[in-house]
This record gives sequence, C-alpha cells and structure tokens, in this order.
Amino acid sequence: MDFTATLLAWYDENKRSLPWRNSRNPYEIWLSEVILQQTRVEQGLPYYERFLKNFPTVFDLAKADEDTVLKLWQGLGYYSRARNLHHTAKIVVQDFGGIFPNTYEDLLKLKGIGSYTAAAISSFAYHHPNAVVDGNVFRFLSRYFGIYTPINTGIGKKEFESIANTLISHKFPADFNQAIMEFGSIQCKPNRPDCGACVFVAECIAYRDNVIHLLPVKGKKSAIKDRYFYYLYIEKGKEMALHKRTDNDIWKSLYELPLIELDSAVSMEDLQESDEWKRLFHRTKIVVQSCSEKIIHKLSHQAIHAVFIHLVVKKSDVFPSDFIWIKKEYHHTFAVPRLIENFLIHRLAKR
DNA sequence: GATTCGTGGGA
DNA sequence: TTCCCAAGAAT
Repeated sequence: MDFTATLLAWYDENKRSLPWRNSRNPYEIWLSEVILQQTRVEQGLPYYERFLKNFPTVFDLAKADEDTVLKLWQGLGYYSRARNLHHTAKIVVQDFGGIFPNTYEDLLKLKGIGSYTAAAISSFAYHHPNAVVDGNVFRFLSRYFGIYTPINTGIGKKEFESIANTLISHKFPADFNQAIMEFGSIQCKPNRPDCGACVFVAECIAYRDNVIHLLPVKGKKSAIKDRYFYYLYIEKGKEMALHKRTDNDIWKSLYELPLIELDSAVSMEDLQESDEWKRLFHRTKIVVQSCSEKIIHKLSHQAIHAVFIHLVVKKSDVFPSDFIWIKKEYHHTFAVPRLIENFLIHRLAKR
C-alpha cells in the first residue's frame, strides 16, 4: 500500500467520533476549527456545543453582541479568536449574504483564518485538495521524512506545507486531512509514541535513526515577563466597580477589576504612595478592608503577580469615568479572565 | 519574522 | 515545581 492508502486505512480503524466530523457545513467547520486553534479537543468540545446551541447559524452569530460572544468564550483563552470570529461572521453576512467563500485564497482573506484554517474549511466543506499543517502534521512529517528544519519559522512552515500538499489525496482530500492530523495526535504523539504499533514504522526515517524524541525541531521560546497587578475590589453599597480592557494587551475586550499595575512587587504602604492610588483616592477617605495573598497567574509568556485588595467607599465618592458600576450579584454576566473569575467566585463567595 | 496573544493537562 | 504543548493567527 502507498502512503495515502495506509493512512486512510489506519484512520478508518482508529478515528475518534467527533461532532464536527462528517459535517460539510462551512459554518460548523469554521467554528470548530477556530475553537480548536492551539486548543485540545477535550477543552474545546464543550465550547463548540455551546456556541452551536446559542448560534446555530452564521446569522445568529453575526447579530449577537461582542460581549455575548466573549462571555461564551470565557475560559478558553486567546480571546482575539472570539473577536475575529464575531467580526468575520458579520462580514460573511453583510458582504457574502451568509455564504462562506469556497476557495482557499478567499477564505484566507477573512480575519482569524490563516493557512491552516483556510485549508481545513476548503477541504472539509468543499473537498478541495488543500493540505492542513497543524502541530500534529509537523510532528508526523518531520519524523517520517527526518526533517530537522525548525517548525516555528517561516521557512519551516513553507517546507512542510509544500510536502503535505504533494502528499494529499486528490480523491479524498477531507479524509486525508482528518487522517493525518488524527494520526499525529493519537499515534505519532509528542512523548514516547508506541512505534512498535505504527503502520509507518518500516519507512520512518526518525525511527530508523533513533531520533524520534528529537523531532520536530523548534526554535527557542522567548522569555517570560513578570508583571505586578494590584486589583481593587471596590464596594460601594450594593455595587462594585469593573473596568473593560481596551489596550492591545492580554485579555483585550474582557472585563476586570480596577487595576493598578506597577513594575515591581510593593508593600501595601508603597502601593498607597503610588501615583495611580493617589489619583484614584485623593479626594476620598477609603477603608482598606483586607488584602489577599499574592497569586501567581501563569500565561504563555507572562507571569502575573496579582494581589486583590478589598476596599469600601462611600456613595458620594467619585471615580474615573471608565469605571463601570454594577450590582455585585451581576458580576457573572461579564466576560472576565480566569484570574478574575477565580477571585469573584471563590474569594468573594465566602463572605 | 520574531513576538505575543490563555488555559489546562500531563510528564 | 517546572516544563512542554495543544486542529494557529496577527502584528
């Protein structure tokens, strides 16, 4: 058997049953692919079900508020995906009458759709022979062919896409793409794959050379930056303050507690000497109720050192206009980062 | 083209 | 504890 026949035979025997498989609805495929970007199937699956239930069609998604979309996305991370998803839904409805583009090139023009997702939609929905290259495909092909080009470079990406596009079955492009990703995910795993059970072991260059654990090659990752967040849980009667993040930074468009960010860890005394603290509270006498232990929230490239400070202020106190005052019991209707959600649910609920 | 965008699970 | 990394894309 040749490569494709071997792969498709393996897939037929070993494929998982997943809700977006066998769908040829471009909206459902697009939704699943965006949710699954840099996300494990098990983590993304419940989000896929919820999105499809709340937004059965692209028209439903297009007419929703961005805040509603972000709330449904809460906890999944990489929130630009949700904003781009919503933006693209509106484009598809307004410019294309709700019909998705059906070529790789036109799909690539949409926000949130890169080379992988364009290939996925064009092959799964329209059976066009565009090869998907995700992390699973990088790993499998780098080992099978013994390729040491770093996969996280432009050169590497082009090289592997070129190879995948020469391999892809023109008769079964959708099944081929599903199969090669499934194979990388289930059989050609990152750690200690069971090469004795592999249908490609006889031809695998990395196995022959005993370098399975060295492939794929990746360039070094950038350093982790430390940041120091002092979050203010400000109570004013039955209300509390929130703030919406708008900068091009982590958690853009999500809500959070009012924040003082400093460039180092400081004591409560020093915090109250900071310019931002004075700007917020110079005209009022606030009462500091309590202060949490430092919580270290780890992201891919940042470590957030967070402290939550509980304050009580008077009805007459005035604060910046970008503060949003909400009834305390409504906090769960706002999309917030996990760090904030954990505080609101666990710490706050204990009172 | 190197960096930056979250979160959670497993070794 | 720490590190890796998972159906990538935008800048």
